[in-house]
Amino acid sequence: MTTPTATGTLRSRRIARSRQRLVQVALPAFAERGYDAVTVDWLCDQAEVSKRSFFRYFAGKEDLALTPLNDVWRTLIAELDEVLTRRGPLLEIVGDALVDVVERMPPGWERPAVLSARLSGTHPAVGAAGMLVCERFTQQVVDAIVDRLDGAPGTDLSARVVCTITVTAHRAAVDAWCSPPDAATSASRTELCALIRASLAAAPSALELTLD
Amino acid sequence: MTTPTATGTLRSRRIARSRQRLVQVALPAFAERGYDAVTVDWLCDQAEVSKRSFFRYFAGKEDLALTPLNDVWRTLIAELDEVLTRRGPLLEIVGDALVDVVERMPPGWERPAVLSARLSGTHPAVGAAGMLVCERFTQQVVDAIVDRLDGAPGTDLSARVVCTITVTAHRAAVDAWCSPPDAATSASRTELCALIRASLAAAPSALELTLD
DNA sequence: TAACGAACTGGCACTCGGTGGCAGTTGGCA
DNA sequence: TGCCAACTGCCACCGAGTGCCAGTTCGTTA
Repeated sequence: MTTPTATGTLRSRRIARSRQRLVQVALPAFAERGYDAVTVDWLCDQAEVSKRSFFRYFAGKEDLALTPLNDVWRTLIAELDEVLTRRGPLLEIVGDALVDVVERMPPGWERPAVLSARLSGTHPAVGAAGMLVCERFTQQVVDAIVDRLDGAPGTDLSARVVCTITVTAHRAAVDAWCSPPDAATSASRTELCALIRASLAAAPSALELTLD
Repeated sequence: MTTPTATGTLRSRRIARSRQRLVQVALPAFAERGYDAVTVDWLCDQAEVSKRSFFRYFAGKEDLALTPLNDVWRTLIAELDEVLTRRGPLLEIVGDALVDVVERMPPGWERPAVLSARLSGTHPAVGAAGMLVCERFTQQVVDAIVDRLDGAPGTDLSARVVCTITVTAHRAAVDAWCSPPDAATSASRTELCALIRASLAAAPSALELTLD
C-alpha cells in the first residue's frame, strides 16, 4: 500500500521485497502477454508469494499494476499537511508539490512507470483504479482546505476544481510521456516534470477555448 | 447500454422492459441491503432474466447501479455532434448541453438517480465505473474538438480541461443534490439543474484560490 | 538464552462477477 | 407460411478476492 522503504524492521523489509518482486515480475508480463492473460495465481507462483499474501500487500490486481504511478499520489497525500502550509495560489502550490514528488521518486522508477501508464491507458479497469487514488488525493486536499479556510462558501468546489485540473494536467503529461515506442527505455523523469509543468501552465487558458 | 425507448420493434421493447425491471429491483435493494449483499444472481431471479442476458443488457453490476446517471452522459455523448456545431465558449456550450439533457430525462428519473448517486459516493467500485463513462465523454469531446480546430497546439489539453471541469461541477452538484435524507422522495431535477449551473458558474474563479 | 505473544504467513475452500459455447426459441420479413 | 438472423437460457467454467485457521517468525521481556 505504501512505498517500499529500505529502512525498518527485518519483517517489513521482507514485505517490501516481496512487493517489489511482484511488481518487477508483473509489469513486463502485462506488457508482453496482456493484462488479462496474466493471472494473479501465476504472478504469485513466479514471485513465490502466496495468493493470500498478495492481497495483503496490494488492494487488488489493478493496484499492483499501478504501483509506480500510485506511489506518486500516495507520497503527495502523505506530505499534504506540510505542503498546505505554504502560501500562494493553490494550483501553483499543488502543482509544484506534484513535480517535486516525481523528481524524488526512487532511481529506476521510470521504466515501470511507463509500463504502468500505458496499461492505465489501454485497460479501462486499471484506469479507473488510478482515478480512485487521484480522487482520494482530491478529497484529502478539499478536507484540508475547507478546514483551513473554514466556512468560506464555495471553497469546497474551488479546491476540488484545482485538484481535478492538476490531475488532468498530470494525466495529459503522462500520456505524452509514455507514448513514444521507446519510452520504456529512454523516458526520463526530467522530461516528465517538464511536461507536467507545461500542462499546468497551459491549463488556465483552457477556459477561454471558444468555438467559431 | 442505451436509454430504454418506448419506440422500436417489439423485441427491442422487451429488452428495454427487462432492463428497466432490473434497475427498478436493483436500486432499492442496493439501498436497503447494501450493494455487496445483493448479488447479480438474486437480481436476475427477481427480475426473471437469465444471468447471461443480464450481461448482455449491462456492462456489469456497476453499470446497472449507475444506469440513471450514465444515461445522462450517454445521451450527451450521442448528441455531441450537434452540440459542438454551436458557437461560443466551450465551457458554456458543454455546460448548457449537460443541463439540457438532465432537464429532458424521462419522468420519474429523479428517484433512481438519487439512489444511484449515493451508491457512487459510498461505493468506490461504483464511483470508478462512473468516472469511466465521464472519461469516455471527455475523450469524445477532445477528439471532436481537435478534429474541428485541427492542429492548433494545446487544443487537446484545453478541451480536456474544460470537460473535467464540467464533470467536476456536475459531481459536486449531484453530491449536494442527493445528500439530504429525504432526497430520494423530494429531490427535483429543476433543483439539480440549478446546482449544476451554480457549480459551473463558480468553477472558473477556483483558479484564484490562494492560501494565506 | 529461553520462552512468550503478537504479527504475519500459507493453504484451502468458498463466493461471486463475468464469459464461452451451444442448442433452442422468437420475431421480422419475403 | 416458412426461413433466417437475432436473441435467449442454460451450464460449465474461469479468475479475482475473502474467511478461516493452524503454523511460523520475529521482537520483547525475564
